[in-house]
Amino acid sequence: MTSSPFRSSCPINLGLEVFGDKWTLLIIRDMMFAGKRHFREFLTSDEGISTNILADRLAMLTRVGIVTRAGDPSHRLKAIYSLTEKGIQLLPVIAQISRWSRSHMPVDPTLAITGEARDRAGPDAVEAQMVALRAMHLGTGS
Amino acid sequence: MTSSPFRSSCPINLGLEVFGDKWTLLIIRDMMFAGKRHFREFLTSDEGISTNILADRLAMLTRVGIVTRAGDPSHRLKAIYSLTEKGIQLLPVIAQISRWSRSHMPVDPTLAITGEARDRAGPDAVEAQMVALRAMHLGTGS
DNA sequence: GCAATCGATTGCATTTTGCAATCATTTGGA
DNA sequence: TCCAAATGATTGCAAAATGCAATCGATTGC
Repeated sequence: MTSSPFRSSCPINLGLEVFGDKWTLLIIRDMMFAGKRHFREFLTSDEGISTNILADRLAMLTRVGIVTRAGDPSHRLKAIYSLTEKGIQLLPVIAQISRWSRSHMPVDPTLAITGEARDRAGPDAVEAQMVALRAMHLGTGS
Repeated sequence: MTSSPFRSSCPINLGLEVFGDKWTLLIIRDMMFAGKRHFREFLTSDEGISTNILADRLAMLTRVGIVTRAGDPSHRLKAIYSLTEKGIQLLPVIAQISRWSRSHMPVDPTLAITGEARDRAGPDAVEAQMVALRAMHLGTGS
């Protein structure tokens, strides 16, 4: 009766149970680097996510508190997805994946520019970008 | 005829195409933190990977150059799996996932100790552990 | 010999994914 | 007012991946 929904409570495993698939982090990436906030926008990325997978992942991300969903004040049909602090703190994970791939995989040089600049700017660059994401996705603050 | 085997050449995506699943990084984790090198050892982890998935992932990791396979000199049947430099450099990714989970998921405190100690020790701790992994997995060096 | 152990494969039911078509609702313009 | 376009999804269905147990041939240790 008291069985956990997780395979184990290891930190690595718990992360993988949330974003250990081929699509979830790409959605977060698009919110962070491409400023995407609407359902249709995520469909335009190069990898070509399909609508059912996207809907499923957005619902999951909302359920686990990485993303929030709100109605667009100007278009009643439109939904606006925002990152929570929990989601913004995935940036260091994504930055580290980027670093590994740029060292070991055949990345497109154009798509590597953002990550290279972040690395050149030093360790504070990730923090700075998280500050910017908070301004965009969390309340305006005073 | 010249189509890429990848969905895109984005750094984030290329990383996910290699380790974007629920099992691959757990195998790497076990090699890094539990010192596991033999097929049977990986089967004893809490998450309970099955033999066909394990065989599939070990073959894939070998194929992409994250792991090498060698025969055990003392037991002809035994295979010894080692991390390559490409594999060792996944430690920063794993450390970052651990950090996120320890902040945002219900991790087992006992299993969090290693990561907490690494964080307390400062940024050099990851580098130091990579040095140790090189000593264990790459040639002895002179 | 012979049981135990090695890495790995097979068979099969279940689940997840990929892909296209479609949905009901709302918006914007004529 | 009407109607096409756009919104966030859902559905149907084939294909692929996964989970699980049984099993494989080869080798080791006794």
